[in-house]
Amino acid sequence: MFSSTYNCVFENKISILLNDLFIFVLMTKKYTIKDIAEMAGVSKGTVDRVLHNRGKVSDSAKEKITKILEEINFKPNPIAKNLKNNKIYRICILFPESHKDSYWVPCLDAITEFEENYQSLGVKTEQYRYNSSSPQSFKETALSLISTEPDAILMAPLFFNEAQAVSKLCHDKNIIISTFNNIIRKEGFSNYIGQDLFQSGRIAAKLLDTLLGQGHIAIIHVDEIVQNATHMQQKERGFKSYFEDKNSSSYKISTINLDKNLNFENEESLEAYFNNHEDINGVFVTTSKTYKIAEFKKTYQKNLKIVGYDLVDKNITLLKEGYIDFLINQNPKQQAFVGLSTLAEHLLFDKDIPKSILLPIDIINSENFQQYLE
Amino acid sequence: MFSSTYNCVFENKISILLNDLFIFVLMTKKYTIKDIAEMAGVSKGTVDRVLHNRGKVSDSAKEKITKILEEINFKPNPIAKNLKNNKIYRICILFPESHKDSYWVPCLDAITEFEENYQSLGVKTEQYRYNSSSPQSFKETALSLISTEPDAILMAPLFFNEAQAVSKLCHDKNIIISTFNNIIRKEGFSNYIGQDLFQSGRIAAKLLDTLLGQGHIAIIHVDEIVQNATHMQQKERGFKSYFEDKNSSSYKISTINLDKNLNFENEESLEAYFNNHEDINGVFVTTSKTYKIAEFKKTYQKNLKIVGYDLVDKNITLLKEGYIDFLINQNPKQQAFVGLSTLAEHLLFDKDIPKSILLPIDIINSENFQQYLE
DNA sequence: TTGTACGCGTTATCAC
DNA sequence: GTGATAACGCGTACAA
Repeated sequence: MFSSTYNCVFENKISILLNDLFIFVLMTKKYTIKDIAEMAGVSKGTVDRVLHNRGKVSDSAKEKITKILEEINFKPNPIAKNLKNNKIYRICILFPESHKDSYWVPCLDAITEFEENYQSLGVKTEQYRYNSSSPQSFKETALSLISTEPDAILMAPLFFNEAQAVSKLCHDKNIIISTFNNIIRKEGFSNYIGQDLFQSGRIAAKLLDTLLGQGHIAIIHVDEIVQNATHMQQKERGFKSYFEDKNSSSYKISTINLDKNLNFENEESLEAYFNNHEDINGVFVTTSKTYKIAEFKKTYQKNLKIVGYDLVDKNITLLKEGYIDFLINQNPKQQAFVGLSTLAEHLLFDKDIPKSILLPIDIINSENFQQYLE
Repeated sequence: MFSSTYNCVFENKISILLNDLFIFVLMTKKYTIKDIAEMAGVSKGTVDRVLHNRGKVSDSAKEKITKILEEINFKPNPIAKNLKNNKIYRICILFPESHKDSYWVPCLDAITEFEENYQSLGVKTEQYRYNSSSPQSFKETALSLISTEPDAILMAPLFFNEAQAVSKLCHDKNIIISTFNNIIRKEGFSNYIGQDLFQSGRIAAKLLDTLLGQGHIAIIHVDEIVQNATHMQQKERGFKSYFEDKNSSSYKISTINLDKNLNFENEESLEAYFNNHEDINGVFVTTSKTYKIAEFKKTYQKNLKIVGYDLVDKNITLLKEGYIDFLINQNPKQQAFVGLSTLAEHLLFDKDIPKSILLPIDIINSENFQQYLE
């Protein structure tokens, strides 16, 4: 009765020549390898072999199938691909305990959110926490973690040397490892998910420049031990680079290292220091301990502009009260979530893991913090 | 030989009592309804009936199954769920043409990125563009779009009344519709993906307050027609509310409406206006046309602080040059991407569509714009 | 070199 | 009220 021939197939539109009648149909069905097999006059198996370059296909068949694949820009349904995979993947996440530094609390939300999305796809997480002031604790926790042979590890490494060793060990043991929050090294065995810390320092510099116009700025590192210092150093270098680029003599910049009680190594008090340097009108605090300096400013009614880091409760309170001018949001939740998702999608869907994922660096004032807390 | 009994099942851990030996096993396999059926001693079909409340299940079976489901916190594999669904969903996205306003260009990137992720899952998009200065164009395009009966629509509605009508029509026709960038109304037929425009105005106010300390600020609306004004009005209200809350008399605030040539309705020039109001030291531009005011500032070497909107090329250039102090990023790309994804996940996985998704409002200076451009 | 049959987890349908 | 079974799209082991 009817004789029809496929005439042209592309982008889910299909033209059929039917008894001299040219019909243009908009396909509302997905193409499957079965469809392609039919079009090419071969079996599903052959299409699959072409799709995945498994060889053992005649040139003629390969050519015909390849042409059709290109015409319809076929991509196999990723959903069906891992249907068969009934394994549960274990992703272990290694990061500091929260009771010393609430900075890490949002990571727990990220883990919860991640589990809600990926649990039913067969990915589970396990938390390993370490003492943020003990390289030994980091190393031991990492080793016991590695001995459980997880499918992947996401770690926030505070200690450069130890992290290097852990990263190398995972590489040797063929365990996938990603780093977030603190970069280990540009050319390492691990990729990095987080912010550009150098640029982060430049942003702080620009903000203080905007706030002050000129003066004496103190870069303050609070309550961090030496090994932990890499990311603070990167921020400091970025900060200084801004003013070097500006090539102006309007600013004097000093660097201060304080313990958690805001004392200097030589036990000098901050109060004494500021009395000796009355020209200081701006402060850049390189960690989430910004509130400690802001409390100092509040107590002693200092005339200081303060730029610091992170949306921890105490910082937000002081930001609202006006004792902190700007915060830079390092967004640990986003970092952890993106890190976990990247690993999961690699395990599940074979998506590749980029060498580095640089997340935006948010500038926060008293009016826009709310949206970043979600 | 061995007699074993399930003793306890939870969270993929399973304890087995085997010849007086208590064994604790970590499951590495996913639970399936088949597993649950076996545990409960029923068939898969019965489990499914309980899972989806289809009734026709005996109380005893229901109780037993429910208990197991809760114990292991079972969630059906969403992947297998749509395996059967071989339909291609059509999401149409309706937004202004770009040649008048490059603000909309990033939406194209969002569409590309969306298609890369969702094409193979069976979702396609179609673009419908309208003339941003013609309500008629919006209405006609929307109607021809609706007549194609798509599965869902995502629209950026500039015109309040027309958008209301379109939204209502879709609701009557059972077409899912989402709104992004411009909110239509709090209690409408459509949900909203975008920023809190009132809060956005408050952020601009805080920034100018930080920059100036006191003075005379002009709120400038550039090149926008009356119908388009809703979002500018919301920003203006937010801006003023900040200073009302502050309850200080340090600022005077004026509102200016300009056409695209920066002339007033009465043809007065901006230059003349500023000469008559030499006390103006700050400007809040409510649209992405911020560069026009910044160019004016550059040309006439005015001493003005400028806060405006959006990372369009011209704005970024002037931001880097220092003629714009801060930009607020409305992030049209993110808005479009989140909008499309939300609709797709609803169509594919039955995820629900929240009444509103309020995205963060990014503060941009010359040092952090790069990361937001991706 | 190619085709076939089966399994994966879920759900709709049909038979009992 | 319940159980058995087919179907979905893909990958693969095995048979031809």
